Amino acid sequence: MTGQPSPYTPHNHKRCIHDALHKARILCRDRGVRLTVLREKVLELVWQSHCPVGAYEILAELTQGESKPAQPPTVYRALDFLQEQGLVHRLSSINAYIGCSRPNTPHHSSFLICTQCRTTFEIEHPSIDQSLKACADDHGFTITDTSIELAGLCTNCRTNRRINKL
Amino acid sequence: MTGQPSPYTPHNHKRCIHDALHKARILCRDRGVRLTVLREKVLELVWQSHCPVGAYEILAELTQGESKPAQPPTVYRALDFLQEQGLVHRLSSINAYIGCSRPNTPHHSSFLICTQCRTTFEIEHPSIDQSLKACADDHGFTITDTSIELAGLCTNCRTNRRINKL
DNA sequence: TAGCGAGGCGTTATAACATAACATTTTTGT
DNA sequence: ACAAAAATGTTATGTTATAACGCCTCGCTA
Repeated sequence: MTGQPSPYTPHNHKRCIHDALHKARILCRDRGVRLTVLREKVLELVWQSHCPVGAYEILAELTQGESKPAQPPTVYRALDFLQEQGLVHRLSSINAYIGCSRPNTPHHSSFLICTQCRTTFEIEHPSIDQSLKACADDHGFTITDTSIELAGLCTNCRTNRRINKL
Repeated sequence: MTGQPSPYTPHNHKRCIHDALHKARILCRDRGVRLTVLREKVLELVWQSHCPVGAYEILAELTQGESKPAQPPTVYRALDFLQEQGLVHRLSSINAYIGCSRPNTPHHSSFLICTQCRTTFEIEHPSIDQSLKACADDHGFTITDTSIELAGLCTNCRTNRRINKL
Protein backbone atom coordinates (compact mmCIF):
# COMPACT_ATOMS: atom_id res chain seq x y z
CA MET A 1 0.00 0.00 0.00
CA THR A 2 1.42 3.36 -1.00
CA GLY A 3 0.11 6.68 0.25
CA GLN A 4 -2.16 7.46 -2.62
CA PRO A 5 -4.30 4.93 -4.45
CA SER A 6 -2.85 4.26 -7.86
CA PRO A 7 -5.84 4.99 -10.11
CA TYR A 8 -7.11 8.42 -9.12
CA THR A 9 -10.84 8.03 -9.41
CA PRO A 10 -12.80 10.76 -7.67
CA HIS A 11 -14.45 8.08 -5.60
CA ASN A 12 -11.47 6.44 -4.01
CA HIS A 13 -9.87 9.83 -3.58
CA LYS A 14 -12.81 10.90 -1.43
CA ARG A 15 -12.61 7.72 0.53
CA CYS A 16 -8.92 8.23 0.95
CA ILE A 17 -9.47 11.67 2.48
CA HIS A 18 -12.20 10.34 4.67
CA ASP A 19 -10.00 7.53 5.94
CA ALA A 20 -7.14 9.87 6.64
CA LEU A 21 -9.32 12.21 8.65
CA HIS A 22 -10.82 9.32 10.54
CA LYS A 23 -7.39 7.95 11.42
CA ALA A 24 -6.28 11.40 12.48
CA ARG A 25 -9.21 11.89 14.82
CA ILE A 26 -8.60 8.59 16.53
CA LEU A 27 -4.90 9.19 16.77
CA CYS A 28 -5.33 12.62 18.32
CA ARG A 29 -7.95 11.42 20.72
CA ASP A 30 -5.69 8.59 21.85
CA ARG A 31 -2.81 10.98 22.36
CA GLY A 32 -4.89 13.54 24.16
CA VAL A 33 -4.08 16.30 21.70
CA ARG A 34 -6.66 18.53 20.11
CA LEU A 35 -7.51 18.14 16.47
CA THR A 36 -9.47 21.38 16.31
CA VAL A 37 -11.84 22.36 13.53
CA LEU A 38 -9.17 24.49 11.93
CA ARG A 39 -6.51 21.81 12.12
CA GLU A 40 -8.80 19.22 10.70
CA LYS A 41 -9.78 21.57 7.90
CA VAL A 42 -6.13 22.13 7.04
CA LEU A 43 -5.46 18.41 7.12
CA GLU A 44 -8.40 17.87 4.82
CA LEU A 45 -7.10 20.47 2.39
CA VAL A 46 -3.70 18.82 2.40
CA TRP A 47 -5.29 15.49 1.55
CA GLN A 48 -7.67 17.02 -0.97
CA SER A 49 -4.80 17.54 -3.31
CA HIS A 50 -3.32 14.32 -4.56
CA CYS A 51 -0.06 16.25 -4.85
CA PRO A 52 1.96 18.17 -2.30
CA VAL A 53 0.47 21.60 -1.60
CA GLY A 54 2.09 24.86 -0.63
CA ALA A 55 1.15 26.63 2.58
CA TYR A 56 -0.18 29.61 0.66
CA GLU A 57 -2.35 27.39 -1.50
CA ILE A 58 -3.91 26.04 1.66
CA LEU A 59 -4.28 29.59 2.87
CA ALA A 60 -6.12 30.55 -0.30
CA GLU A 61 -8.46 27.58 -0.07
CA LEU A 62 -9.08 28.28 3.58
CA THR A 63 -10.02 31.83 2.71
CA GLN A 64 -12.41 30.76 -0.09
CA GLY A 65 -15.87 32.04 0.66
CA GLU A 66 -14.92 33.49 4.03
CA SER A 67 -15.54 37.14 4.70
CA LYS A 68 -12.11 37.82 6.19
CA PRO A 69 -9.06 36.24 4.60
CA ALA A 70 -7.01 33.91 6.77
CA GLN A 71 -3.44 34.88 7.56
CA PRO A 72 -0.24 32.86 7.12
CA PRO A 73 0.33 32.06 10.80
CA THR A 74 -3.05 30.38 10.89
CA VAL A 75 -1.94 27.87 8.32
CA TYR A 76 1.61 27.47 9.53
CA ARG A 77 0.52 26.82 13.08
CA ALA A 78 -1.89 24.15 11.95
CA LEU A 79 0.79 22.60 9.75
CA ASP A 80 3.25 22.65 12.65
CA PHE A 81 0.80 20.79 14.79
CA LEU A 82 0.05 18.26 12.07
CA GLN A 83 3.75 17.69 11.51
CA GLU A 84 4.39 17.20 15.20
CA GLN A 85 1.70 14.58 15.23
CA GLY A 86 3.16 12.97 12.14
CA LEU A 87 0.01 13.61 10.14
CA VAL A 88 1.69 15.57 7.41
CA HIS A 89 5.20 15.76 6.04
CA ARG A 90 7.00 18.81 4.77
CA LEU A 91 8.93 18.42 1.53
CA SER A 92 11.71 20.92 1.87
CA SER A 93 12.97 20.53 -1.67
CA ILE A 94 9.73 21.93 -3.04
CA ASN A 95 8.40 23.81 -0.01
CA ALA A 96 5.22 21.81 0.10
CA TYR A 97 3.22 19.63 2.42
CA ILE A 98 1.71 16.22 1.97
CA GLY A 99 -0.47 13.97 4.07
CA CYS A 100 1.31 11.11 5.75
CA SER A 101 0.10 7.73 4.67
CA ARG A 102 1.17 5.95 7.85
CA PRO A 103 0.64 8.37 10.70
CA ASN A 104 0.50 5.67 13.31
CA THR A 105 3.95 4.25 13.00
CA PRO A 106 6.92 6.50 13.64
CA HIS A 107 9.15 6.23 10.62
CA HIS A 108 11.65 7.89 8.38
CA SER A 109 10.06 8.26 5.00
CA SER A 110 11.50 8.86 1.62
CA PHE A 111 9.64 10.60 -1.15
CA LEU A 112 9.55 10.10 -4.87
CA ILE A 113 8.49 13.42 -6.38
CA CYS A 114 7.59 13.52 -10.05
CA THR A 115 8.92 16.70 -11.59
CA GLN A 116 6.34 16.51 -14.37
CA CYS A 117 3.03 15.93 -12.59
CA ARG A 118 4.21 16.54 -9.02
CA THR A 119 2.63 13.30 -7.88
CA THR A 120 4.53 12.14 -4.84
CA PHE A 121 4.91 8.71 -3.34
CA GLU A 122 5.88 8.15 0.21
CA ILE A 123 8.08 5.11 0.29
CA GLU A 124 9.54 3.24 3.14
CA HIS A 125 12.09 0.58 2.86
CA PRO A 126 14.13 -1.01 5.62
CA SER A 127 17.20 -1.17 3.41
CA ILE A 128 17.26 2.60 2.98
CA ASP A 129 17.03 3.17 6.69
CA GLN A 130 19.69 0.56 7.28
CA SER A 131 22.21 1.95 4.86
CA LEU A 132 21.69 5.49 6.10
CA LYS A 133 22.02 4.38 9.67
CA ALA A 134 25.18 2.47 8.90
CA CYS A 135 26.67 5.44 7.08
CA ALA A 136 25.83 7.81 9.91
CA ASP A 137 27.29 5.39 12.44
CA ASP A 138 30.53 5.32 10.51
CA HIS A 139 30.78 9.04 11.12
CA GLY A 140 29.67 8.87 14.74
CA PHE A 141 26.58 10.79 13.75
CA THR A 142 23.22 10.36 15.45
CA ILE A 143 20.30 10.93 13.11
CA THR A 144 17.25 12.62 14.58
CA ASP A 145 15.45 13.69 11.45
CA THR A 146 15.60 12.82 7.81
CA SER A 147 14.69 14.58 4.60
CA ILE A 148 15.01 12.18 1.71
CA GLU A 149 13.47 13.51 -1.45
CA LEU A 150 14.06 11.99 -4.85
CA ALA A 151 12.99 13.95 -7.88
CA GLY A 152 12.37 12.30 -11.21
CA LEU A 153 9.71 10.85 -13.44
CA CYS A 154 6.89 8.61 -12.29
CA THR A 155 5.76 5.63 -14.36
CA ASN A 156 2.96 7.49 -16.06
CA CYS A 157 4.96 10.51 -17.03
CA ARG A 158 7.83 8.44 -18.29
CA THR A 159 5.47 6.42 -20.46
CA ASN A 160 3.72 9.50 -21.78
CA ARG A 161 6.98 11.20 -22.53
CA ARG A 162 8.06 8.17 -24.50
CA ILE A 163 4.81 8.28 -26.44
CA ASN A 164 5.15 11.97 -27.10
CA LYS A 165 8.59 11.45 -28.46
CA LEU A 166 7.52 8.84 -30.99
CA MET B 1 38.62 11.68 3.04
CA THR B 2 35.50 13.60 3.93
CA GLY B 3 34.71 17.07 2.70
CA GLN B 4 36.03 18.97 5.64
CA PRO B 5 39.18 18.04 7.54
CA SER B 6 38.29 16.69 10.95
CA PRO B 7 40.36 18.99 13.19
CA TYR B 8 39.56 22.55 12.14
CA THR B 9 42.87 24.28 12.48
CA PRO B 10 43.04 27.61 10.71
CA HIS B 11 45.91 26.28 8.72
CA ASN B 12 44.35 23.24 7.12
CA HIS B 13 41.17 25.20 6.63
CA LYS B 14 43.07 27.69 4.49
CA ARG B 15 44.67 24.89 2.57
CA CYS B 16 41.29 23.31 2.13
CA ILE B 17 39.91 26.48 0.54
CA HIS B 18 42.96 26.85 -1.61
CA ASP B 19 42.67 23.29 -2.85
CA ALA B 20 39.01 23.65 -3.60
CA LEU B 21 39.59 26.80 -5.64
CA HIS B 22 42.44 25.19 -7.46
CA LYS B 23 40.37 22.15 -8.35
CA ALA B 24 37.55 24.41 -9.47
CA ARG B 25 39.78 26.42 -11.81
CA ILE B 26 41.11 23.31 -13.46
CA LEU B 27 37.69 21.77 -13.74
CA CYS B 28 36.18 24.86 -15.35
CA ARG B 29 39.08 25.29 -17.70
CA ASP B 30 38.75 21.67 -18.81
CA ARG B 31 35.05 22.08 -19.37
CA GLY B 32 35.40 25.34 -21.22
CA VAL B 33 33.19 27.24 -18.79
CA ARG B 34 34.09 30.52 -17.20
CA LEU B 35 34.97 30.68 -13.55
CA THR B 36 34.81 34.47 -13.42
CA VAL B 37 36.21 36.59 -10.63
CA LEU B 38 32.78 36.95 -9.11
CA ARG B 39 32.02 33.25 -9.29
CA GLU B 40 35.35 32.36 -7.81
CA LYS B 41 34.84 34.88 -5.04
CA VAL B 42 31.46 33.36 -4.21
CA LEU B 43 32.94 29.89 -4.24
CA GLU B 44 35.66 31.06 -1.91
CA LEU B 45 33.11 32.54 0.46
CA VAL B 46 31.18 29.29 0.46
CA TRP B 47 34.30 27.38 1.38
CA GLN B 48 35.43 29.98 3.88
CA SER B 49 32.72 28.86 6.19
CA HIS B 50 33.22 25.36 7.45
CA CYS B 51 29.44 25.20 7.71
CA PRO B 52 26.72 25.66 5.12
CA VAL B 53 26.10 29.34 4.40
CA GLY B 54 22.96 31.16 3.37
CA ALA B 55 22.82 33.16 0.16
CA TYR B 56 22.29 36.39 2.05
CA GLU B 57 25.29 35.73 4.23
CA ILE B 58 27.37 35.44 1.11
CA LEU B 59 25.76 38.60 -0.15
CA ALA B 60 26.71 40.43 3.04
CA GLU B 61 30.31 39.24 2.87
CA LEU B 62 30.48 40.13 -0.79
CA THR B 63 29.32 43.63 0.04
CA GLN B 64 31.85 44.07 2.89
CA GLY B 65 34.07 47.02 2.12
CA GLU B 66 32.54 47.65 -1.27
CA SER B 67 31.06 51.05 -2.00
CA LYS B 68 27.86 49.74 -3.53
CA PRO B 69 26.15 46.76 -1.95
CA ALA B 70 25.73 43.68 -4.10
CA GLN B 71 22.22 42.54 -4.93
CA PRO B 72 20.64 39.11 -4.47
CA PRO B 73 20.66 38.09 -8.14
CA THR B 74 24.40 38.53 -8.20
CA VAL B 75 24.83 35.85 -5.59
CA TYR B 76 22.09 33.56 -6.81
CA ARG B 77 23.41 33.58 -10.36
CA ALA B 78 26.85 32.69 -9.17
CA LEU B 79 25.45 29.95 -6.98
CA ASP B 80 23.42 28.62 -9.90
CA PHE B 81 26.52 28.39 -12.00
CA LEU B 82 28.49 26.70 -9.24
CA GLN B 83 25.70 24.20 -8.69
CA GLU B 84 25.48 23.42 -12.39
CA GLN B 85 29.18 22.70 -12.35
CA GLY B 86 28.78 20.57 -9.25
CA LEU B 87 31.03 22.84 -7.23
CA VAL B 88 28.50 23.58 -4.55
CA HIS B 89 25.44 21.82 -3.23
CA ARG B 90 22.25 23.37 -2.00
CA LEU B 91 20.83 22.02 1.22
CA SER B 92 17.13 22.58 0.84
CA SER B 93 16.24 21.57 4.38
CA ILE B 94 18.17 24.53 5.75
CA ASN B 95 18.28 26.84 2.71
CA ALA B 96 22.02 26.91 2.65
CA TYR B 97 24.93 26.16 0.37
CA ILE B 98 28.06 24.14 0.88
CA GLY B 99 31.15 23.43 -1.17
CA CYS B 100 31.27 20.07 -2.83
CA SER B 101 34.12 17.92 -1.68
CA ARG B 102 34.23 15.82 -4.85
CA PRO B 103 33.40 18.13 -7.73
CA ASN B 104 35.04 15.92 -10.30
CA THR B 105 32.89 12.85 -10.02
CA PRO B 106 29.20 13.12 -10.70
CA HIS B 107 27.42 11.68 -7.72
CA HIS B 108 24.39 11.70 -5.53
CA SER B 109 25.47 12.90 -2.14
CA SER B 110 23.92 12.62 1.23
CA PHE B 111 24.49 15.11 3.99
CA LEU B 112 24.80 14.77 7.72
CA ILE B 113 23.85 18.13 9.19
CA CYS B 114 24.51 18.73 12.88
CA THR B 115 21.63 20.66 14.38
CA GLN B 116 23.84 21.92 17.16
CA CYS B 117 26.95 23.26 15.43
CA ARG B 118 25.68 23.13 11.84
CA THR B 119 28.78 21.27 10.74
CA THR B 120 27.87 19.23 7.71
CA PHE B 121 29.46 16.14 6.24
CA GLU B 122 29.00 15.12 2.69
CA ILE B 123 28.82 11.37 2.62
CA GLU B 124 28.66 9.01 -0.23
CA HIS B 125 27.98 5.39 0.08
CA PRO B 126 27.16 2.92 -2.66
CA SER B 127 24.69 1.09 -0.46
CA ILE B 128 22.54 4.20 -0.07
CA ASP B 129 22.42 4.78 -3.79
CA GLN B 130 21.66 1.14 -4.36
CA SER B 131 18.79 0.90 -1.94
CA LEU B 132 17.25 4.13 -3.19
CA LYS B 133 17.59 3.01 -6.77
CA ALA B 134 16.03 -0.35 -5.98
CA CYS B 135 13.13 1.30 -4.18
CA ALA B 136 12.53 3.72 -7.01
CA ASP B 137 12.65 0.89 -9.54
CA ASP B 138 10.00 -0.96 -7.58
CA HIS B 139 7.72 1.99 -8.20
CA GLY B 140 8.73 2.46 -11.82
CA PHE B 141 10.26 5.77 -10.88
CA THR B 142 13.28 7.24 -12.61
CA ILE B 143 15.42 9.34 -10.29
CA THR B 144 17.01 12.42 -11.78
CA ASP B 145 17.95 14.34 -8.68
CA THR B 146 18.32 13.57 -5.01
CA SER B 147 18.11 15.55 -1.83
CA ILE B 148 19.15 13.45 1.10
CA GLU B 149 19.69 15.43 4.24
CA LEU B 150 19.99 13.87 7.65
CA ALA B 151 19.79 16.10 10.68
CA GLY B 152 21.18 15.07 14.00
CA LEU B 153 24.18 15.35 16.28
CA CYS B 154 27.78 15.03 15.17
CA THR B 155 30.33 13.18 17.27
CA ASN B 156 31.63 16.29 18.98
CA CYS B 157 28.28 17.70 19.90
CA ARG B 158 27.00 14.40 21.15
CA THR B 159 30.06 14.02 23.36
CA ASN B 160 29.78 17.56 24.65
CA ARG B 161 26.12 17.14 25.33
CA ARG B 162 26.86 14.04 27.33
CA ILE B 163 29.47 15.95 29.31
CA ASN B 164 27.11 18.83 29.91
CA LYS B 165 24.51 16.50 31.24
CA LEU B 166 26.79 14.91 33.83
C1' DT C 1 -20.50 27.33 38.42
C1' DA C 2 -17.13 31.03 38.69
C1' DG C 3 -12.67 31.88 37.90
C1' DC C 4 -8.13 30.79 36.37
C1' DG C 5 -4.53 29.13 33.44
C1' DA C 6 -3.01 27.06 29.20
C1' DG C 7 -3.57 26.50 24.65
C1' DG C 8 -5.41 28.00 20.34
C1' DC C 9 -6.38 31.55 17.14
C1' DG C 10 -6.64 36.46 15.02
C1' DT C 11 -4.00 40.21 13.47
C1' DT C 12 -0.26 43.14 12.18
C1' DA C 13 4.09 43.48 10.78
C1' DT C 14 8.28 41.86 9.09
C1' DA C 15 11.97 38.52 8.21
C1' DA C 16 14.16 35.34 5.12
C1' DC C 17 14.74 33.34 0.72
C1' DA C 18 14.48 33.76 -4.29
C1' DT C 19 13.55 35.37 -9.12
C1' DA C 20 11.67 38.28 -13.18
C1' DA C 21 12.82 41.68 -16.31
C1' DC C 22 15.53 44.87 -18.44
C1' DA C 23 19.92 47.78 -18.88
C1' DT C 24 24.77 47.70 -19.27
C1' DT C 25 29.25 45.78 -19.63
C1' DT C 26 32.51 42.27 -20.85
C1' DT C 27 34.06 38.57 -23.52
C1' DT C 28 34.59 35.89 -27.58
C1' DG C 29 34.59 34.50 -32.28
C1' DT C 30 35.15 36.23 -36.93
C1' DA D 1 36.92 46.23 -35.21
C1' DC D 2 32.45 44.42 -35.06
C1' DA D 3 28.54 41.65 -33.86
C1' DA D 4 26.67 38.13 -31.01
C1' DA D 5 26.64 35.92 -26.75
C1' DA D 6 27.53 35.72 -22.02
C1' DA D 7 27.98 37.85 -17.62
C1' DT D 8 26.82 41.31 -14.45
C1' DG D 9 24.28 45.46 -12.58
C1' DT D 10 19.93 47.24 -11.10
C1' DT D 11 15.18 47.71 -9.84
C1' DA D 12 11.36 45.67 -8.43
C1' DT D 13 8.73 42.07 -6.76
C1' DG D 14 7.37 37.31 -5.66
C1' DT D 15 7.31 33.50 -2.38
C1' DT D 16 7.81 31.26 1.97
C1' DA D 17 7.85 31.67 6.90
C1' DT D 18 7.86 33.71 11.60
C1' DA D 19 7.79 37.23 15.59
C1' DA D 20 5.01 39.50 18.72
C1' DC D 21 1.00 40.70 20.97
C1' DG D 22 -3.85 40.39 22.34
C1' DC D 23 -8.08 38.06 22.76
C1' DC D 24 -10.89 34.12 23.11
C1' DT D 25 -12.11 29.39 24.37
C1' DC D 26 -11.75 25.22 26.64
C1' DG D 27 -11.05 22.37 30.50
C1' DC D 28 -9.87 22.09 35.17
C1' DT D 29 -10.41 23.01 40.03
C1' DA D 30 -12.06 25.19 43.99
